[in-house]
Amino acid sequence: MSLSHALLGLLAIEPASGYELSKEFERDLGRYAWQAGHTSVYPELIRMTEQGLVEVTHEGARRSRTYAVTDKGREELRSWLLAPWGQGVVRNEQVLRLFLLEALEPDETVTALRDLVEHAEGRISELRRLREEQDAEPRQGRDTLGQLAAEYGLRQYQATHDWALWAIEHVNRRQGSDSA
Amino acid sequence: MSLSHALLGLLAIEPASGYELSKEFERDLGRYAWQAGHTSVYPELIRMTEQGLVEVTHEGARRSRTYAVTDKGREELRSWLLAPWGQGVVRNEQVLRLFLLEALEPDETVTALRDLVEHAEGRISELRRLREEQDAEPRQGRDTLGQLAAEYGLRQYQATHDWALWAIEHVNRRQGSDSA
DNA sequence: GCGAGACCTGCCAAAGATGACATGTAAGAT
DNA sequence: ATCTTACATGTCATCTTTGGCAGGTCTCGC
Repeated sequence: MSLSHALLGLLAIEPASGYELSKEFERDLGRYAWQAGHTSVYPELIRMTEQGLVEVTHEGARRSRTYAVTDKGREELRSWLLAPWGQGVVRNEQVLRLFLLEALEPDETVTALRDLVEHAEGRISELRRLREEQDAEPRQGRDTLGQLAAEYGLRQYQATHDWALWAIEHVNRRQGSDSA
Repeated sequence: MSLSHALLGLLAIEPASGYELSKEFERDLGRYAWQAGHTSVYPELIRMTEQGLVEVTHEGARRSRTYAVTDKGREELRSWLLAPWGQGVVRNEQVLRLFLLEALEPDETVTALRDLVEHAEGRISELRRLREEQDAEPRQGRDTLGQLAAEYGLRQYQATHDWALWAIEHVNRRQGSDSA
């Protein structure tokens, strides 16, 4: 399961409470990579503690527990990150929609593609801003995307954007030659 | 739920049996966009029939039932395809790994990135081949990715590939200046 | 004729995810 | 003092997904 790997990764960067981890999934991590509610996170942390992947290092105010990765957990994370690419389960609603877009009428396909262009532009300027903030004051820790991840997102959305423009042309050409 | 939308989309392109639909999820659709086993597909088709989204148009040999989209189903598909982008649940193991890659030691990060470069190269040549086949003999129907989807995949993997090369440089630079 | 393999559908237990509901604590504002 | 809000953790019913098991049908080659 990938939720445990997400938690291991976050805790490897910096120890945190279940509450803090849950918040992460509402930020960039959840927006771009992996979602999870607190009702999944807390039980999962308990399971992982039982398996010796993480441990409670501190109990603070309001019953809060700070977790940290154990050596075993760090090893598990390492082997997951170094495993061959392209193995896991693929379930991407965005890409599914692109696959099925051609089930629409050509003019509606174009409408959807134009919306996508706008959406991608929004994400691109969002990520550009983020990158500039990072360049200005490089931070440590988890409160912001890593530089690698931000750059990745930027390039993906740029590719999506350019593709959508190409696709609009493509559909228009096809439609034009049909009616010619 | 997106499984129903995937099925609606496939059936909108061409009516099919549960068996044929299941096979789709083992091909490009399942590789790139959405996975599902036959044990999900059959019950879902029954649910969708009850909801009036699809109907059985033909019963053939070996108890096979051919499904087709109803008007209601077509309308549901249409509104899903035209809905605003960036709404659905994000759960992408690939991207999650990229987010957490920096939890590794720099030299291991580079190892993982090099693997990713190779992986992306494999996918790119796969998709290029597919595109050439499509250009040679344009097909109808669902037995191959649409041209739009193939081009999309190609551009995404190209972006991933270029990013990974950039990221290797980035990590090396950072490591170099640390030890300088 | 017979066996292998593709075709075609299904059940069921277990695991995982979602959303409603519940509970209590500390800090800061008015 | 009181109230609101963020902090912090949890239960439970429901739904979805997965993987193992099961069973019958048609075709084709030998």
